[in-house]
Amino acid sequence: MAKSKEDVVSEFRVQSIQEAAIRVISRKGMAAATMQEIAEEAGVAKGTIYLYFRDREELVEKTFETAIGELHKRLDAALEGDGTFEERLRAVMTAQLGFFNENREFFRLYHSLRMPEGTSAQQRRQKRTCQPQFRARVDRLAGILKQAMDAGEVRPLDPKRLALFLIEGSIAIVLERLAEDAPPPESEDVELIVSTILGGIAIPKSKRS
Amino acid sequence: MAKSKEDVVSEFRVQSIQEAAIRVISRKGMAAATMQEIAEEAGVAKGTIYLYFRDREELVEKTFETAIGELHKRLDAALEGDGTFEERLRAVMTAQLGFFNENREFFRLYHSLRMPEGTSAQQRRQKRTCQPQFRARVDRLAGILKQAMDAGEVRPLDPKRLALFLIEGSIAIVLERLAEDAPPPESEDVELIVSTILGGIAIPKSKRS
DNA sequence: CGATACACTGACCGTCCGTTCAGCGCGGTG
DNA sequence: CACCGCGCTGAACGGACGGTCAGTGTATCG
Repeated sequence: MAKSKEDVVSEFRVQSIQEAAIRVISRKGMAAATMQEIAEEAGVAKGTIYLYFRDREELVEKTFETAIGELHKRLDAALEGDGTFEERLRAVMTAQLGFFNENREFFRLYHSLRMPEGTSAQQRRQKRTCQPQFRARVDRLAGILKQAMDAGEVRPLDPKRLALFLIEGSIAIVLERLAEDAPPPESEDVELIVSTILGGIAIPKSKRS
Repeated sequence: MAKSKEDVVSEFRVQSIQEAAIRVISRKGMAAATMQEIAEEAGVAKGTIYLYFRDREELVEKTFETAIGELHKRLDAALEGDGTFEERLRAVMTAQLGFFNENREFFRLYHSLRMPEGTSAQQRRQKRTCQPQFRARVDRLAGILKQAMDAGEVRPLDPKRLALFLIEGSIAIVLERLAEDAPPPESEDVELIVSTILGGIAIPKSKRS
């Protein structure tokens, strides 16, 4: 059966509310984003949100899942096919910087969810639904690193540690870019990260002038 | 004049309350830490806190300043004297991992303050008092990197970007250590970071088996 | 030992926010 | 045109939390 008219309206509302939630949470942070403001941003009454989401928790959860899915799609797309480790690393970093550059607001949502707030019950639930998303991302990169190590392209090191180091380090640079008035071109920062990780920053003693 | 008895009692109270605040904020996060719970943790009534701090904001601010000062002292101590860049880098990383390992609770406070929560007015104030502390840390490391670049020990790259990348990357590893039941010895993770940053992770084509 | 000072207490107040629900308007139907 | 169903509304409710202050206990002093 095709979508009924009700379904279309319903989907539209759900989407409007989620988009509003992303914008408000991005502006105010997870804790300070109120249902009232999300409703206003979506152009509906506060009560309407509760017709589509059981409570605030479900709204945040569903919204986050939708949004993070988008990011993961982008990163996976960047990794399609295969190439040298260097190529793949550069592709992932470019995709990540690009995504956050285009979705500045979403970046703050991403961060708000990183460190859970609220009562311990809320925290537990948030952890259950959001942590796996982060884990998946770390594991994905760790897998690629492992592959490169097996292929002899990369030194054998703890892949999970390295993945964490890379992801968080690059996120710090994204944050800095967002705070800058005129950030350097993306490619420049990608190059900084890729060359640092691959070749390190030290100048070998033999080559010093 | 020496400290009067009142001063001693007063200092003791201020300290108890700040220590309680650190513990509660570490457990619950910045937004969910209530004055009531901080008071209970400190073994005083809620009203008592307001005899020593104007309001919640001042309590958080002063507490953070005290706590972060401790960390900076440790990191500065690790940098005293001079040595090669590698030695100094290793010293800083060792000090940081050690500090957070001994002060696991403080680590979450540190993170809660990283991404401000609350109304925009609160955010602005928090930013004003806390951001400079982080900036100081980044700038400190950036200075050391710059020095090493001028000395020809390190490739010329944007020192600020590198400092951010290093600090956040290593913090990710600290976070992972805190979550692990039996983390590897600190020195192992320090070595991972130092060797990755200095020499990179790639195996040069000429050396591949 | 009674009076005074004062640190401390915790019930109380105002505010804010998530959640509810009685009612409103509007499109569809007979 | 009258009636009905239903998506939507927003005032009202309840609970939580920051902040207050009249009252209490205790140490100190004359």
